[in-house]
Amino acid sequence: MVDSEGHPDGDEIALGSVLAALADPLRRQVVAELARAPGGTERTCASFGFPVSKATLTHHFRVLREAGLIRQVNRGNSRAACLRADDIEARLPGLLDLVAAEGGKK
Amino acid sequence: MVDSEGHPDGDEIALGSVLAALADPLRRQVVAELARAPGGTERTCASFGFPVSKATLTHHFRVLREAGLIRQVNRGNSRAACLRADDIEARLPGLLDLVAAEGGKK
DNA sequence: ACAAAGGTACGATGCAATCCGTACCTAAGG
DNA sequence: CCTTAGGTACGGATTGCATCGTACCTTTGT
Repeated sequence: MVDSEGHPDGDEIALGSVLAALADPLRRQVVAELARAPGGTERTCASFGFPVSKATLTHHFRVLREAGLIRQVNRGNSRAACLRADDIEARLPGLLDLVAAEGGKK
Repeated sequence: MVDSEGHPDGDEIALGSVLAALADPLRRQVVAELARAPGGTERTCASFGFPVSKATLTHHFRVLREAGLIRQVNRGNSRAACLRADDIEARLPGLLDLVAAEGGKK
């Protein structure tokens, strides 16, 4: 079941949808940055500074939301995205670490 | 670097390619069955019994091979595929467990 | 009231992935 | 030698995905 805003339940997060969502480099970077940030960090779509149009951004964040990777909540003016770290870790343990590690060798 | 048969080195296995390869349900099932089998198990392409043509099978196994997930060796008459479990586990620890667990609740 | 910022919805486009049929190759076995 | 089994290579059809422009909505701030 999904709520009215398109978020699947934690126990409905499907491996196939998650892998498909993470196959795109832009979406993977969103998850990677959120995973490396302190827990519960909220980011606005535009704050990532990707060189794509607003319409494309909406599309990518929808895919991430419907896969269960992020949660989007209304914050008045804009819409904040935060990683569903607990849900993902409970269902696909270790996956976030792999994504967070990529490109994070500073 | 890849060898003459299209196998990437263990340290060149890219997360993006692996996730893209595993995004397809058929390819994910190949990896899942190999991961659940005893270590070093060799399977022929046709032995999986997928309802697709031979040409399509070749395509999917090529994607898996070029992503570094399987190794294909000539076994005289046919061609055996085996999981590169050690290489994958070294580079993407935990990933194989996630794939193996899916659909494997017996 | 108005404008600006952040997102969404819709339709269109271009490219990549999937899938197939066919032809071909190689090795094993009669 | 001939047949069969397992794969590959090539070309084509179809579908899906990423991307965009445009129009529109809502909230904040002036």
